[in-house]
Amino acid sequence: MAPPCKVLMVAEKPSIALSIASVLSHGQMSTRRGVTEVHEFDIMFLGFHAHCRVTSVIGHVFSVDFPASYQDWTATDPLNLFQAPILKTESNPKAHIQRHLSQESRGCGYLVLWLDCDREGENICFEVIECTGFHVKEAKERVYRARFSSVTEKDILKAMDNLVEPNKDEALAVDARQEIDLKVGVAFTRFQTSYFQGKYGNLDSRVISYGPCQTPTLGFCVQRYLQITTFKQEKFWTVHPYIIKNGYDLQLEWERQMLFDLNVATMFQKLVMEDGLLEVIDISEKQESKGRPCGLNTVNLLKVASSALGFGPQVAMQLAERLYTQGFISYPRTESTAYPSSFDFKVTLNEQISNPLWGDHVQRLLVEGYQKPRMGTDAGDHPPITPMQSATEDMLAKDAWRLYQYVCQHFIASISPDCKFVRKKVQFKVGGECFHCVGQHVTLEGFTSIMPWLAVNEKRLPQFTIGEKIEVSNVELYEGNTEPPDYLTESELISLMEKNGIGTDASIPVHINNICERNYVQVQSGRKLVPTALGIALIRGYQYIDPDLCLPEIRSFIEHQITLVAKGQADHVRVVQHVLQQFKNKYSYFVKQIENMDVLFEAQFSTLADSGRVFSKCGKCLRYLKYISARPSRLYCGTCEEVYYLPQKGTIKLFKELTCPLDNFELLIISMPGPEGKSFPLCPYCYNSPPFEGIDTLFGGTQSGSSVKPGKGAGMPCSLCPHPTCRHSLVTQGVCACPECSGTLVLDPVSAPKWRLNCNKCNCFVMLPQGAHRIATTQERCSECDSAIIQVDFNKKTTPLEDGATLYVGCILCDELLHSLVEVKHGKSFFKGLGTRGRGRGTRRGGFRGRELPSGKRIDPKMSFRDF
DNA sequence: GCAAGGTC
Repeated sequence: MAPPCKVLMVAEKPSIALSIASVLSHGQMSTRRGVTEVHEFDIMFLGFHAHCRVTSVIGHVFSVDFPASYQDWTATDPLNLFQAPILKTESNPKAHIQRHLSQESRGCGYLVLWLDCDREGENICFEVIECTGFHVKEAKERVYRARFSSVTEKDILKAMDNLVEPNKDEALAVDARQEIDLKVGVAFTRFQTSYFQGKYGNLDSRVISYGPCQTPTLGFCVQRYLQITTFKQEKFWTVHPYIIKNGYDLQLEWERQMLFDLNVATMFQKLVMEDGLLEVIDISEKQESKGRPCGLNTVNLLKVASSALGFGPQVAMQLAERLYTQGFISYPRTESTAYPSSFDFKVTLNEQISNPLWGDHVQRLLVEGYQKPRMGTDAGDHPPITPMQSATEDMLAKDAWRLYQYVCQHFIASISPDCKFVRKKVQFKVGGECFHCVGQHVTLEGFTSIMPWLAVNEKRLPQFTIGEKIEVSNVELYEGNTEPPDYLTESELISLMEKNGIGTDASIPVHINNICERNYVQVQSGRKLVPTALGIALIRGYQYIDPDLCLPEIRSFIEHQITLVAKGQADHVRVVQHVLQQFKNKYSYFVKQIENMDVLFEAQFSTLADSGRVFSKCGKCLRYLKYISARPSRLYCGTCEEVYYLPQKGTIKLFKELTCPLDNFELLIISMPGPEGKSFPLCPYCYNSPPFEGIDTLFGGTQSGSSVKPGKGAGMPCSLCPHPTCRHSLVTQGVCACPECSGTLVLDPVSAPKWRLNCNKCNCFVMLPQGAHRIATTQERCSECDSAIIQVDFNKKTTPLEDGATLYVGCILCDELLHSLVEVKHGKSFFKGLGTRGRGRGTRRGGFRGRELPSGKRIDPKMSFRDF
């Protein structure tokens, strides 16, 4: 008999893979760990006996970016990005999802795609197909798409019986969106950032970003701010008659509400006073009801978390995710507010029956019957967020408990009766004017007893009869001021974003966080979003130059265009080209008009010339450079009008008054934070424009100590410099190969008295004899291993040498005395892995890079710290 | 150093 055929099934996340496998195997599966879990079992598939493997990706496998040649900000005109090629690279290379899929698909004859049923899911389908290699097999007969409307047994089995083809058009729509977002966002961001950071010293944001989601999000906040600042306060007047009836002291409301003219208002007040007798002209009673909430989805949870619990969206999601993984609530990322028909309310209610706060209410619901939940919308993803296991306050941290409590309250409320109340309105006439008062009487608290903050206020009225006349006790002429709106709350912003289709439930928190991190807005008390000078200048600038750039319609425009692709009504390539051409035009116009935004910056920020403090000498003009500490920290020469970027981590000091022999700039010392942080010298000029051709590739591209790469080959500190004679270069200060990486251990010039060598590439370092007066490299080489011979001037009191001698010269690897006095640090895997790490290390060890530059000779691979 | 979208 032929071996059973094998089927690979892939879900979007591990939790769904587990659900699907549990349903299809009836719980009879074996599970093994992998990059993501793999569940295996036998089933009937297309009428055959088959062995089934169910695993998952973790969201998108790939993301798009520009090729390396476009990564250099100074060498690439952002305008060229619009036509640049793009690459798909693994989103999280460390997760090895691609390898995982490729391995698991081996030997499988069929692929079933269980990705979420939205456009992104459809796109991930094709990412998975790519990784598994099914595209080269007869894809149509071998690759199937399972379309499920919820993760329930019923829907999973139904999807299994109705397998379809994956939808290429929908996937291409996502490709289109990715390319458009990348090109537009990156082009504008690079241009703005370079332009403004090249001019101003106190922008306090490392990057002046632009994006089709984040910018309209900021736009909402600034729009409200502008409404507030341009608000013109007006005085208004209103007439309030008072009556006393059956012990009630009532203030009546005027039908005209308010007037903006004092004379006219005073006239009405007089008319009322002169008449002095109110007549009841109408009494109406209406049954009103306040509806219970639908099921809870993510966006609504975030809104409540922000407005009622004071948690920002990101914090709220972190709390929710933890509650989910601990089994206290259901999956917290969902758009749906409709419960699936199979949802078991009794089981969920039963869990809450002994809760001290709402247990009684739950018990009543179970005994008297709970309400059918309101319709809500079913987005086809996960059910609404509901409590799972019961919890008590002492089981959870304070914030988690508050969020859990809300999820429970919301769930219970959603199947509790609506709140019912009677609204009574009594209308009066006096002096020809109409007034009224309103009473409310709650007949059924319903769900508001579990969500008391939504309760309807009880307002009682005395008995009135039509035609009844009542004496006016007093007529007040109230003077008020119109008030501007308040700053936008985070909760309002979330609503606006949702309404305008900006972001998704998962990305809304990210966009809000972005505009905070970029220092465009600040979250103030009550989670109000107050724009900063930077945020305001940006939006006002767009509004002046091209308002489209910050309007929410920019997102809907993109969405609309890619929907044409998704529906198969337009060609993917042509749509992308068309949209990019429009944005390219907008970009060119924006660049041409940037001075109109710049005037707003000029008014708020100080130019580089006026920023920073006098620091070190420029090698070109010999005047002082200014150190600008605002991120990105840099030096600025006012005379040459040049900017020199610096490493963004660590503190910076002058290195004595030493200068670089190549360009005459004064040298600086960068000290990394922390007790074990290393220090290294750099020349500001060389750091930004390495003097030796090919220096950036010489060291394998990764350089230590620099998190900023402003220009081509930038980020060269002295510890990477191949200068043959300078006292601070790699060549003269390098001692031997790093035991951990392909870097070189270089003497730290300011580490005395805790002398040390630092690797110029990784975090590894070596402690040298402590307390020595002086340690220096010499030009001598060890005859055995070719390390630099070092000279140690020991302290008289602590010298290990006989007869109190202090001077000693030797190789730290081969000389027994020195060897016994040094110690490798931060070599995490160094000691453990020695025996098994032989393969591949020899070649790296042989590459005593830097040291081989002047002499050009290869070095014996045994030279290293392996003998420690 | 850049976007927005998945998910952890």
